[in-house]
Amino acid sequence: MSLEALLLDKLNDRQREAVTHHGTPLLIVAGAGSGKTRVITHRIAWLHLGVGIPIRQILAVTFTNKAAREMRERVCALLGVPDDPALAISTFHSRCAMLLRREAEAAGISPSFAILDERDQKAAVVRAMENAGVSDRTAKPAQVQHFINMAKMRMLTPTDCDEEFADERVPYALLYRHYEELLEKNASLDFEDLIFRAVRLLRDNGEVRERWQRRFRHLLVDEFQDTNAGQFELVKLLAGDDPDVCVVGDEDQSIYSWRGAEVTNLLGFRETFPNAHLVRLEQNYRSVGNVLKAAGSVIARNTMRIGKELWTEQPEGDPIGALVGFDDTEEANLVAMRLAAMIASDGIAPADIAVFYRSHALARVLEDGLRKYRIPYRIVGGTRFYDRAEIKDLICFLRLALMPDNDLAFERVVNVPTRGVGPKALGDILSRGAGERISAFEAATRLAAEGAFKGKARQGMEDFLAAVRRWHAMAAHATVHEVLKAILEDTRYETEGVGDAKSLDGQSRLENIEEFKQAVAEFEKLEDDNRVGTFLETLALDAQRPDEGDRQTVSLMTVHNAKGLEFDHVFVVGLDQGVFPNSRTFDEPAQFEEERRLFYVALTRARRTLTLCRAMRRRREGFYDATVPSQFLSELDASVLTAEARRALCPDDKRRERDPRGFERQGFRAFGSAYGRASAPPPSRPTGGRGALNVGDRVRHRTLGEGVVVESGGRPGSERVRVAFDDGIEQEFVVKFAGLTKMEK
DNA sequence: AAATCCGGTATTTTT
DNA sequence: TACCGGATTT
Repeated sequence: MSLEALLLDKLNDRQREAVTHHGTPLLIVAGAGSGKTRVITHRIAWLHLGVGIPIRQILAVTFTNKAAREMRERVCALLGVPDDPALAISTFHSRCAMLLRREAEAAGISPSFAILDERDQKAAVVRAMENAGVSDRTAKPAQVQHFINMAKMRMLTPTDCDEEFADERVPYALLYRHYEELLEKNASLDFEDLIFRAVRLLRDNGEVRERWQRRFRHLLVDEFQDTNAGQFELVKLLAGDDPDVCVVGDEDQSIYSWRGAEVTNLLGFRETFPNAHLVRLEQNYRSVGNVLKAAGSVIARNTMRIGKELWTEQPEGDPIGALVGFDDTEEANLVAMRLAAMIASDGIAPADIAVFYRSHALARVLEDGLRKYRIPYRIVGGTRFYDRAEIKDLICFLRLALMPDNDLAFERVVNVPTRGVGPKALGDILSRGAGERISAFEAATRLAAEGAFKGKARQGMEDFLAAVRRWHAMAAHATVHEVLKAILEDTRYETEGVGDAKSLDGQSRLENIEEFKQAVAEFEKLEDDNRVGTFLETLALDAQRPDEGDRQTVSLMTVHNAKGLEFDHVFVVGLDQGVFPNSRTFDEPAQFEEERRLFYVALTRARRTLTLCRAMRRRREGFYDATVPSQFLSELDASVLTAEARRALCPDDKRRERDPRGFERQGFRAFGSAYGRASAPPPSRPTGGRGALNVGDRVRHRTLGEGVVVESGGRPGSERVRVAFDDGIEQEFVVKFAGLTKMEK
């Protein structure tokens, strides 16, 4: 078989163009289900086999590790090799970690750095705030963390922030600076650092830059609409002056702007690379006609698009169905009943069905319903395995074994399991460390030698310090499981660290530890470098929950988690105004459009059937609220719905037919805040027990003092107010929980 | 040091 | 309501 036949057969003209174009930068705008993955993998294979480019010169970047693994497998299959270590397919973060590891000296960082995940980072932020003497009443750690991450994505150093954010009520620049200091002291990098450091290195060091530009002559970035400013900068730096860059993206599937992704990277790509060639992939191979029509009719309302029209040669398929429950419990039951019927009567495999929701909170009722009808299901995403306390403990022990001077790890586990080191002893250690500018481990060693620890802490500390020294010696040569075994034995973690082993919690903790051992074994089977450092890096960069395999289950997940997947039969639940679209997006048109894209992503996952679900009243924050159908439902082209669905989802359908504009106007008023405050109805007044609170009212809070109501709103039953306190702090409350006292003016 | 209470909060989340 | 984290009690 010829190469052409192998790589280009069964591709349409656009796809062929995207695979074979080369010589100038290439922008592929790929609609949902347009065979994007196929194009990318074939392009890599083509560059290598067809154009004759050495495989090690091609760098492909994906959004997740899972996507990278899959792409790697497919490319290997096309190339006809079991696996090629020279294949550079990975995420931005892994690639940067690799680059920095190799160039640590030039980048001015420790060659063995720890990578902090989100939770480690939060702990570091809390510490930084303490060090800076900023109370968490001035700013929430999460808020500061977000600021720092956004600053790094935008490639701003603390010094850059000094001026730009000088007027903020929260001293962000100062906190950022303290945070950076802390990380440096602990030889740690956070996720954003990996990108930012690599950018700075390549930007500031010509020799290194040229070396990497030569190394990767051909760049390929998938999910380009989800890249942030720093990542794009990295692409530009690696591309150099004679770029062979290919980016693939879909502006209609940009759903991560809230964490820094900039669609403008995609929309403005041809301004950065003026001679870039654009290929649009608009033929959809995934969905039946009705699904595609439904999705298209909704997304057409967005303004921020390159614009494309997906089409398909597939049959129309079934019209879009609907399920409307009296309340959320009934909604879940209806879904479960329908699933039971599909599985039992229609012979549909559970694995071909997925249920999507806007937020995890909606999963619980659904689970109850599915259990009641004995539908096998699994939740994709959710709380991550490596976030579990006991797992984090073990990771910190390992980190300490690798780098005893890492204070963040030391603090976490110095008293785990409890060995008498309370707040007092820890305080002594930390202040000694700060005073003599040494690590906590070193400070504790000195204090122990001086006999500073009393009572239970004395023996406890001595044992602990000796153990850390022993693990550290081991970590240099021993494998991960050997070190872990020593840790578990020395600390008696499994007997003393998990609490009551007979309790439900203790049970699950022990199970988690077993699973962690399993993960270690898995790692050692795959990698040829079994040392602790490599293991920890892999963990930080690829925190995928150990795969549950392809069990025969219905998949439940948030829409965000569903991106990139496809199922024969898709249910979307919780389609109520305020839930999906989420009410927090109403004030910002840009955010609201992202919400619509999210809905678009949900719809375009379906291959064959789509069922949209809602409830007439829903428990939220503990109380039942009457709901209004999601605005997105009324945006659907009504011709794709079953008659029943039309009646059920759009109670105002008659009016709509008579006077579409009248309906729009009504929608405008009811959900109008999406289009700006002016048209929004006045927020309902709180009707709490002690009289309503209005803007301008003076109130007293038990702990926060006195202030003025500056905003009021929320739904009946859970009215909210925003209060500006006299000391400058602003805080939002749910009125009935807050215990605010109204004061006479 | 563990058990309990209380207040505050309430999207989406990969790397 | 339900969860978490911090404070307070035992």
